[in-house]
Amino acid sequence: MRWSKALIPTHKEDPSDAETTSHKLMLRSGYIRKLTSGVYNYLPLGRRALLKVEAIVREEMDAVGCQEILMPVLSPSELWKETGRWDVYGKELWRVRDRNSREFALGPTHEEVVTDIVRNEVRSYRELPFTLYQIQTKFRDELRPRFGIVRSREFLMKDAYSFHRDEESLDETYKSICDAYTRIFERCSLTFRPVEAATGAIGGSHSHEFMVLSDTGESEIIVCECGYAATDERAEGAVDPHPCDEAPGEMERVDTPGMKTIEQVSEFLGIEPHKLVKTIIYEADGRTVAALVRGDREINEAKLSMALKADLVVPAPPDVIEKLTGAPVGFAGPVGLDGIDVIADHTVEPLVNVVVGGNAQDVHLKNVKPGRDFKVTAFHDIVLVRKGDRCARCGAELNSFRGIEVSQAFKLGTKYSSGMNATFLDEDGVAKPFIMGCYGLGVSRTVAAIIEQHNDKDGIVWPLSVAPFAVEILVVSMKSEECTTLADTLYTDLKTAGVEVLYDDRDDSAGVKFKDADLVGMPLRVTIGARGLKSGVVEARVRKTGEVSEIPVDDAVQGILHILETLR
RNA sequence: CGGGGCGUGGCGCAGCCCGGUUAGCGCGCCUGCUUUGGGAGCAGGAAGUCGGAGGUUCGAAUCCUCUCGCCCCGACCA
Repeated sequence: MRWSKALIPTHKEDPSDAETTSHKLMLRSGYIRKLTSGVYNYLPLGRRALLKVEAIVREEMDAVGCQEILMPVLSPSELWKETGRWDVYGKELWRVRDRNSREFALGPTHEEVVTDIVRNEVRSYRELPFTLYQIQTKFRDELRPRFGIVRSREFLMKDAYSFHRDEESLDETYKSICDAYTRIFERCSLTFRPVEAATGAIGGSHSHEFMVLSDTGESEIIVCECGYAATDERAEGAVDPHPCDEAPGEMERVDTPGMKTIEQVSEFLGIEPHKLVKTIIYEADGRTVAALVRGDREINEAKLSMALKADLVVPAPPDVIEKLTGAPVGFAGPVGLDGIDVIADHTVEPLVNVVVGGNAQDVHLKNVKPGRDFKVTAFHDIVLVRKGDRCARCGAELNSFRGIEVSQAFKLGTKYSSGMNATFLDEDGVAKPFIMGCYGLGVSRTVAAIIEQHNDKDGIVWPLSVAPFAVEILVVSMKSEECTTLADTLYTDLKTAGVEVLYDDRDDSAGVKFKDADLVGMPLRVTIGARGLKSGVVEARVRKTGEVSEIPVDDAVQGILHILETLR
């Protein structure tokens, strides 16, 4: 591609509305442009990077025997109502109507659609197992799109769905696809880590996420030196108890005007946060419950929903809280909270003389003792594990990292097949629901993750495997006919040799071109200038290392191919 | 949805508080000449309904009301 004819609008300055490195760089280097919040145009370089990642994903999926299909973006609401997700998925599901007011969803994921295909077409266990996948634009009306294409409302995703006769078969495919994911991310030169994950809204029994390690990641992962790694939602760990051997005192009412948060109450009363108990009111599948955790800790809603055996657990809206506690949000407590279940974390059990909300405005209670002053329906592990807690497996201290979630795999079991009456006839003549797995991989997000990990102060530093072009030819001055003739020839010869080349043939000053070359980040830059030609060489510079080699003009193609080989 | 911030040529910003002629600056863009090894120089030039609507005023980018859009924090979330 000749730069002079290409749409590669680079900018000298950072855009004002970008925060993260990858977002800034993709905008500055002319890879993407925002159309509206969370919706992006991919310009030529961005499109090429996306296609590179897509090709790797396709190769590895095909290599483990998956079959590519293409399902529609548009799917009728009836299908979503069959599984209940029309209601459960919430506002994130992008809904549209046709001219007859019939409702549709813009697909955020395709369990329903693929299950519909399979229930219509597959009858016998003899046809199992198999995996279908697609690479397609997905829509999610995110509450808060951010970080450019890391979290956008329209994005490119590879989603795969496997169908099985039994769990063993699912386990096998699950593993082979996780292995394929490992190869995909290795080929993208990413530093990543598969971690155990909570199952969330998609459902199912077992899940892993692949996390690209990055400080700008939105996810927190908990890791242990023993090899254990999980998302913070999923992580199990032992929280160090704060021993409490004081003699229990009399429960006492204290005024705490305007003190709503743990920090405020703690500071106001001069009592450490771990001697407070936090009471959060939730709605679990419509049922109101109170969840209790030690004041210095957070509640893990995923664990809470498992403890409650509920599908959907959300913090109760303020009006529900006010009606229940008789106080504004911030003063809820378990004492006298009759009629609803009170679930407490194990860390609450041994405490004495704690402070809790008083269920009245500007009132807390102190010297409260669980079990004596209020009843706990059940103790569960509902605390959010964090750095410094003890590994549940080996007891070592846990560490934490930030990560960008680039893929997630689920063992769905029969959640969708039973809900949609998708069955096959097994060997014993009995109709059974398909056992399913699903495997998502964010293609556009992966592109952003690669840039997040591969950049320097001058711009993007593409790994060769996903670079839009392998080589950029840079002609120092377009006024020198000797240089442009050589560059034209080299451009043609490299293309003939199968090398993807970006040829900066713009009549701009050398400085501009060097800066732009660094910014757009192709792995190898070949500079053609009068200086080198004097001694009959062109200069090849590796973007990543800055390493420069002089290649004789006569041997340029071979020399470049050789260097590219070392970059593989 | 709650909190905060921002909308002024293509990009980045100033001006607004304290209303007053032709709305500035840097970059970019166009023309010409000179340049070309790390964001060139000189000369000339084009380009802005100051996000939109309404209001106050002799007069609004500036003050008021409403509205739309964008960003950040939170809540929420494959």
